[in-house]
This record gives sequence, structure tokens and C-alpha cells, in this order.
Amino acid sequence: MKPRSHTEDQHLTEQLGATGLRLTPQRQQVYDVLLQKRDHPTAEEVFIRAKKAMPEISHATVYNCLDALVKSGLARQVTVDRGATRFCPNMHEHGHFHCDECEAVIDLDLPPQSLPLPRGFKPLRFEFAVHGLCPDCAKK
Amino acid sequence: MKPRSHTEDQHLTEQLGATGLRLTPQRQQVYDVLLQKRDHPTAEEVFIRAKKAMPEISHATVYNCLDALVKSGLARQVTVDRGATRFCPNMHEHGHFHCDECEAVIDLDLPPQSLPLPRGFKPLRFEFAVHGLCPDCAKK
DNA sequence: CGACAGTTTAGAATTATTCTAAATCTTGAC
DNA sequence: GTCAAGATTTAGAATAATTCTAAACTGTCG
Repeated sequence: MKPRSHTEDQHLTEQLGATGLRLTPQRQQVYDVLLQKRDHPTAEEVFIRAKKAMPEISHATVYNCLDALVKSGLARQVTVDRGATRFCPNMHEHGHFHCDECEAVIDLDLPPQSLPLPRGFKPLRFEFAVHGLCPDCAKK
Repeated sequence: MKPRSHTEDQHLTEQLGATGLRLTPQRQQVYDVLLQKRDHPTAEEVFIRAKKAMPEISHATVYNCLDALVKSGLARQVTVDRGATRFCPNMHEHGHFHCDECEAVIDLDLPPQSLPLPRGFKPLRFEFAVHGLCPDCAKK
């Protein structure tokens, strides 16, 4: 398990602070969960993992923390399909591949392409998802 | 209200048939709802609209019909955000713009761009969503 | 007709998420 | 430091979205 660094804390404090939010042990814990295993966990999975290190943490707090992280630009909310929303701490512009077979969600680097939007639209966030079979499942 | 045409029925029968499914009055009705107002309704909204013409239709049937339409390539499932899944009958390759303010979902034509996927991935379906403000809400 | 597979139905059950109210913590003013 | 204000957390209830279940119905084929 990677120890929390001073600079990481500082980054968290700054990013949260810019949105008027505080760094709390719970938010730190939830962010650590996202960093430790980058498998795009659902809120429920984050809850289960966070509970291991912080048994008193509650369901609602995990949702609150995830929202706080998303609002302050520390994590992304990924909606690949019907069902639970997933989260990832990769803030680099990227897309997601969702395997229909094993349900894995894998980051995809995308060539930065200028998207010609019709006049008047104010884009704030892009989401690109490809659904299909991942290399492992395609082999079978 | 647009009357159902013979050729439309035939198209439905063929597409469903190719997936081993039948054309039923309920599936026809649900498809009609999608065609009549292309505003990307949620399953719940489809249910409400279908109920007007077919009061005995049940919740589960709407979900079943929507699944049938999606499986047989007559409609797309659109997941723009946390919350209810939406549906659209536009099978042309396109993306969606989701307005954070008024919640509207608008079809976006996309330049067909070859997406370089890493080796081994078998893509089956693409989904591109842009979140932000639509022209109407951006003005305010 | 009569069996069978596919479909619909109402309602229960499950899952995902949000809300609520009380308790706790932090911060800044004094 | 003390205290009030505001932010945050908590457990559990509430709501929303979706799926499941079992029984009834439908259409097709022998």
C-alpha cells in the first residue's frame, strides 16, 4: 500500500479548496481507494474498499466524497452503461473501453480531435465510450 | 399522429425476426413512441406515453420492448449521466449533447473518424457524449 | 385440438442513489 | 481559548431505476 505523500495531500487540499471544500480524512481515503486500484470501481465498490481502512465510513459519505472529488476535478465520473456509475482518478483527456463480457472498463488514450459542434453549444465535458470485447474475452 | 405504415411494420418484423424476436403490438407501440417525439425519453417516459395509446401496458413490458428494440438494432440506448437510461431510434452513427442545465439530449452528427484502438480489442458500439450548455441555456 | 415457446402482466424484489435529522468537527471572530 | 456558524459525517429512511417472478395469454406447428 502506497503511503500518502505530503505533496499528494497538498494537491488534494488545493483542488478541493478551489471549489470551497475541505480535505477530510474520508475524502482522502476515498481518493486513495481510487488511486490504489485503477479499475473504475462503482460507488459501492469504493465503499467496500474504503471500509477496510476506515470501518465507520458510511454509504452516504462515500457518495458525498466522490461528488466532492468530481466537482473539484480530482476524479471523473464514468457512465458506461445501465447500472452503477463508475469513477476514475485519471484526469487526462481519455475515453473508456467497456467489455460486454467481463465488464472491465479500460482507459483508452484518444487522439485529441477537435470536435466541430454546431453554433451556440458550450461544451464542458466530453465522454467517449467504446463497447465490445476486451483482448482477453475476444480470444475465447 | 403518424399512421403506422405497412413498410414500417415489415421493417420491424424483419429486424426483430433476425434476432429471434416477434413483432407484438406492444413492441410496435413502444417503437412508435420513440419515433413520434425524438427527445430521448427515459424508459419511464416511454411507459407514460405508451400508456396513453395502450393503457394496459405494463412497466416490465416497456423495459422488455426497449431491450428487444435495442437488441435487434432498431433503437439505441443512451447513457448520458447518472440517472435513467434514455433511448433513441436514430441508428445513424452519431453522438449526443447533454445540457447540464435543462437536461435536454440533442443528437450530434459526428465526422466519421477512425479510432485507433490498441491491438486485440473488438469494438461493437461507440458512444460519444458531450456535456455542457445547449444554445438556449448558454444565452441566459 | 394441445403442447410449446415466446410474451405480457402485476406486483414484489433488488439495486443505485439521494435525503434527513442529529451528531461531530473546523474555522474564524472575539 | 471559547463560541457560534458552517461544513461534514453518520445511520437509516426514502426514492428512483431496473429486474425478477410466477401466472396468464398468444400464436404456431403437429
